[in-house]
Amino acid sequence: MLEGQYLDSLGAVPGAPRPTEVHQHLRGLIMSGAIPPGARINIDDAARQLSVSPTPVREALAGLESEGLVVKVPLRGYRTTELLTRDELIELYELRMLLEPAAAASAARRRDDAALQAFDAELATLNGHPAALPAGALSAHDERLHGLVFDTAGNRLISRTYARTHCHLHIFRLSYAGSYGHGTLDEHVEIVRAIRDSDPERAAEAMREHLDLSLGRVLGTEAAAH
Amino acid sequence: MLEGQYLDSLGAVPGAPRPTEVHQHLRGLIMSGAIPPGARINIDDAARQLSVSPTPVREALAGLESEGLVVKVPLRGYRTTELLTRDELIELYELRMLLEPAAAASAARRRDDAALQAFDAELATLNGHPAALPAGALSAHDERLHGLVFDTAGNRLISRTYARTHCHLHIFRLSYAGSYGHGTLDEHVEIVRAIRDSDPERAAEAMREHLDLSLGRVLGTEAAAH
DNA sequence: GTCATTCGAATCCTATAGGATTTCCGCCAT
DNA sequence: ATGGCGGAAATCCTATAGGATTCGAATGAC
Repeated sequence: MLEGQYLDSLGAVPGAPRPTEVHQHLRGLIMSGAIPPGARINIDDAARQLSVSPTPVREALAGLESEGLVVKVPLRGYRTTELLTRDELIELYELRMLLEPAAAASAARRRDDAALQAFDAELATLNGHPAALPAGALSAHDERLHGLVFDTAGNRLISRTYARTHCHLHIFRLSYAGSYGHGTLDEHVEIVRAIRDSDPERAAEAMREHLDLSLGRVLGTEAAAH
Repeated sequence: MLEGQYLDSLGAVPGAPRPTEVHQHLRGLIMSGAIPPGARINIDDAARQLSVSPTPVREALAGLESEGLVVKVPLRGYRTTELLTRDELIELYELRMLLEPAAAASAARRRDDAALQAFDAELATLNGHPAALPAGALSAHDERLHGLVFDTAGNRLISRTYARTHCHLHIFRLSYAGSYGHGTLDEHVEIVRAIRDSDPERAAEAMREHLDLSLGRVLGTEAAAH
């Protein structure tokens, strides 16, 4: 339905590639929770609010559908993807458990000065604020840190593969705020420490433990909400 | 440029969901090699040959772009994705090595009568033909069998994740025919045998060995073509 | 002979209009 | 009062037309 508060900050350059912008814009709206899961998306309304014609919007939605962020019912319009069920959440963590420990180990093998500096910088962003962070800060930090692990691991195909599915977890966590406990940061520190020490086995183990605890936290909040 | 031999077998039912059909049609053309890697796709020509207007074609291409089958240069049109480089091929097999042994182990744990029957039926399709198979038969068999392993493993998220990247390997093998040796079938039999025996560890090991040998075969043909 | 420049054709991109389908609401019968 | 039915509004879907941009070839200069 598009609340109507999102500026139409495009349209200045007529020749600019608008479909890409519309795509990114809609993606941001979904990822930020502005368009809640399961909500219908009216093509004409969206086009009006973005000051474009329905055609680019339709094109962007087709792309988002292949990314799994929206679903299309042939003659009934588009809807955002429903929230992950408990089973789907467990499946997602099974996938993470396959990819991320291996990525952490690879990162420990391949890490260089630039990578370590990036890790330190990322950890420093939350170091001074032990608690009472703005909403979503921990979520964003978590996403960035895991992204750094994949980047350092050096397999771009795996990185993209993971990023494609990670967005669903992101949306899930937005809906059930508080899926992060105090342990999250400590576990991150432990992973980074193992990577800095070039200890692949310890990095993989730290990542496994982090994922295990993370799944417990997420399932806990889901059960509480239920 | 679309050779022009692909019939417009759609258009009978006006209300039918055509974008989906166009999407599947184009995907088939790319996956079958009818549109070679790196070729340009003219929207108007494609629309004419499919007897639809450019709009649904554009919509389908936007979806294919998110799947990684085509790339879009903003004001220069669409092109099919280039063939995998040697490094990308190795990255793909790294991903397979993470997902498929685990899937084989899971399949060995969860296999039931229906799954075993499906495996037998798949192996039987090539049993009578030891050699001199029609081109692409081995490739199709390989794809189906690995898909069966994932289906039996029971994690649909991982299945889709893999299917999304597998298509690139498929295209690669079409370009370098002969990436399958005599060993392929024997290795498949070994994997299925371990799954039938409910031996997860052996299934994973058989899959690892199969992937290792498969990578060697693929890299060999690539080196020979070079 | 080679390079830069200009002109033309082809192509992409967006907007608008019309047809087809679904959905929702009021109405009637039971 | 409840369930079935008919019509109108809303929405999706496709086609067509026009503007903007890019690519290729021909022309001219050095």
